[in-house]
Amino acid sequence: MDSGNAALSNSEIADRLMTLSQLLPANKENFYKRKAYRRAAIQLRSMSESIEDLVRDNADLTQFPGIGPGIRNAIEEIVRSGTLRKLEILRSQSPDPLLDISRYPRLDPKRVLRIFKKLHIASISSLKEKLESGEIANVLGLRMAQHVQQGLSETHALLLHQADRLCSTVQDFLIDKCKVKRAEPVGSIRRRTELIEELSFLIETDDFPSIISKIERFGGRSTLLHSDHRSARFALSSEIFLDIRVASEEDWGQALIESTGSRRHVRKLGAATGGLKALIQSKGPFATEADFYRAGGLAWIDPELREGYDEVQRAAEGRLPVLVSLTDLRGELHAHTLSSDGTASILDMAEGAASVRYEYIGITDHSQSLKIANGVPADELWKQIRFIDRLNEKSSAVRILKSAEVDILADGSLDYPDDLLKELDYTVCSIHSRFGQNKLQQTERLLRAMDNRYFNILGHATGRLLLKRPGYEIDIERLATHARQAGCFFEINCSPDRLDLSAENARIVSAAGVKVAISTDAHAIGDFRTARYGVDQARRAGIEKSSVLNSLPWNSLCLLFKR
DNA sequence: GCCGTTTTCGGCCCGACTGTTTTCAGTCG
Repeated sequence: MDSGNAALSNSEIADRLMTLSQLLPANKENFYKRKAYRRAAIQLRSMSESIEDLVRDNADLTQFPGIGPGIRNAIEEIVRSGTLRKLEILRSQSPDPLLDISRYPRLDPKRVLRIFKKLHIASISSLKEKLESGEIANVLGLRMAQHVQQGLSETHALLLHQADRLCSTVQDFLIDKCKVKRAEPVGSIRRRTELIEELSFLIETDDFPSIISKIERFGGRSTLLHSDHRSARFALSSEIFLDIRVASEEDWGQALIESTGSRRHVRKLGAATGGLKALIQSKGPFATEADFYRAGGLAWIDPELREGYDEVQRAAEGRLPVLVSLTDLRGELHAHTLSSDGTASILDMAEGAASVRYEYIGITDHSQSLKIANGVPADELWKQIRFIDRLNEKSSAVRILKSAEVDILADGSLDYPDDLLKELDYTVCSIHSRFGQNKLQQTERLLRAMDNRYFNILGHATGRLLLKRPGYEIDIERLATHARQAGCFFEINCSPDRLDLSAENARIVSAAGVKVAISTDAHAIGDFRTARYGVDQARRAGIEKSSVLNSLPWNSLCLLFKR
């Protein structure tokens, strides 16, 4: 244990690497160098071990991904001297505006400098003013304004799949290093929300003060923000919060209930049971959640539903949905191959699907207009159709479905002629261009597309990329109604940075009586793993197996695709 | 600067389209 000087947290070391990456000249040969520093910084933030301790113990830092000899030396220099000569030199050479920008690692210096020039400003504080006044959006466009907004935002949310990784790291730390008897994730990560701003754990321990001091060493140093005898809140190097709450074996169940649901949910639970405290006093304590629900006269509520909509009332009336689960999926309806921008052949993808016990896989390579993704020209798709027919004749373990991810063009027409679309088993139709159209334009574009009788599933309906880019606006109610009438379906795209439909939109679509496909949009065999994230969102939307297209065997599913 | 079941050097998408343009940088998967 170090004494005297405060230890450098992983976060502080990562900050220096990140700043270095921001200040490196933006020419082409340095592009990958900048990326390397950035990647290494992200790696450091995700670690539970103290980098400083590792350096002092002469551990080999190059064992960690993204850290090679160059960055190892830089880290060692930072730990030993508290600074980095290379960084100091860059700092002394950089103009003030760039130094100012480099405090915000999410901002792209090049773009921000352009804004500075254009609006005749030279500091982040002016940038904030111009953002709030709407001037950036007006003069440089919405996209640029969005970039600045994201870059300046103080929230440091993680995507659910990143949070999952951090969550297991923390859980291992609590169990292996802190020796707690039990540690269970609660809060938003247990509800499977798409973005996570704080990790919450319920733990069982006899010595909470010593656990707190151990967690303060997590990731080099974690700042204790608050604590009392039963709970504590930390700021982690990963830039999100960690909430810890202590419970005992006897009251574990009620503590799970109280710390898993959203505030609104817990309030509604109280109202439905005549007050949580009163219920606990009269019939508690509750060691399991099941005990609690039984005593409260409620059916078990799945964590994904504990948001405070109508789930408590439905639990009281015994009308909760039986949510779809990962094992209900019988096939994949959205997968790319080497024919467009995937990384595996059709056959490899089919084998991958077989290895996760799928009955079918739809091959949905990009259509001809999407040049960047190597979209398949019409004549090539004709060949691919015949090729897949021959593969299926050889009776593989998995039925390969002939399909395409067909671009919805600016005017709502589809990117292949009808005589070709007709030959496909079904289509996934998506927007990949002209994101700038307004809500009415996008909605009518999609409505027109749905009017094509070969339109089956709307892929990633809003085009959002979480933490990167908001989707274009659509009138989801109108589209859901139209889909219902026209016999079209929606996709829940499982890609962890899309999760599009959102749970909110999936709820609306489902309420309109429209089925959804839970699709991974796989570009590699390993991507089938992400199916769980789509299932999570479907469950948050209250979707049952019967509303999921790919829970059906192909001989039933194919009937739904005939219009 | 990192990385390797084609590589210890030469890669790390790419390329047509759009508009934040007024001639080049950002964007889409």
